[in-house]
Amino acid sequence: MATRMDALTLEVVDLIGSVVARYHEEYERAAAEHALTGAQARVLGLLSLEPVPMRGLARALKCEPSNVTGIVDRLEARGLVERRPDPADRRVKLAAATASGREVATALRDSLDFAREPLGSLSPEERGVLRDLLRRMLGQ
Amino acid sequence: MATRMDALTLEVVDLIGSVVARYHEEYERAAAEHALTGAQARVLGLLSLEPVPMRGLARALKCEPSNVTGIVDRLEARGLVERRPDPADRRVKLAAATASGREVATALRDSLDFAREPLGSLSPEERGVLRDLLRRMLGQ
DNA sequence: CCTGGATATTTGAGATTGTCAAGTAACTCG
DNA sequence: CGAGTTACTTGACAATCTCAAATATCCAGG
Repeated sequence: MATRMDALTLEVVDLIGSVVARYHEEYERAAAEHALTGAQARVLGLLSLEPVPMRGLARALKCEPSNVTGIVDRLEARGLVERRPDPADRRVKLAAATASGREVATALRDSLDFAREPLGSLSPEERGVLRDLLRRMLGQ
Repeated sequence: MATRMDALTLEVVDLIGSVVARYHEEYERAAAEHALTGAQARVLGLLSLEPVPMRGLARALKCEPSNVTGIVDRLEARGLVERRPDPADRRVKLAAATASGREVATALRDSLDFAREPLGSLSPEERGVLRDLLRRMLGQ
């Protein structure tokens, strides 16, 4: 049973809710600028770092592997991603960004304003404090 | 063109990404516990405060009004929400939580651990600092 | 070696969320 | 009253998601 929360905690939770909403808006907007959906942008972002087996994508997205099939299908149809065999295990298919996919991923990162705009109003010291508080919140 | 971000800012952006991910997991989990989807839980939460015209729900969810029709349909089919006429404007339908809907909304709030768990590790003073930083970030 | 169980992926069915275009009803203002 | 706007719904369609079933491959014990 939840104990009633104090006004301060409620306000912080509310603010976090606003940050979450804003983050999502930004992310969807940036993805849409490149004709991607949010899910596609997330996958492309992951694959721009290194090839990942389908299973790994499902784990990263916290969804069923069968769902990843469709998302990668659509990215592959646009030439942003390709499936490669895994030399170590013939069951596995590695999803990998193509050169074109890496370009889009980079452009996407650049057009994601969330980092610049809201954090721009904080001084470096304040960002340090924020970092420490967020780390503690996340239990790191 | 994005200027390269410093390591601190990158880390903070990353942490915010983690907070967003965690918030969503929690929210979906809490909603699923009550056999609701995220969208349904959000609408029910809004309606537990006061009746809202369909148009208002669309604005709050930042989606097309036609989308709200379906979400409210499904909540109404389960007896959690009802549509009432607006006495001031016969075009408008006010979506309102039923008694049963308010109960579920309360239970849902109670099972949303996000507020308690991560913030529990911060002292009241730290929460105050966090609140101020988040407010500034959001430009409030 | 070879068989049984586990793992990786895909396919297909179905629900939900979202968009857009079109249609109906009701309001508003000149 | 009539024209234009607003509120809501409907229908068609795309994307995301889940679950169950099918296929292919791996692995470990006998």
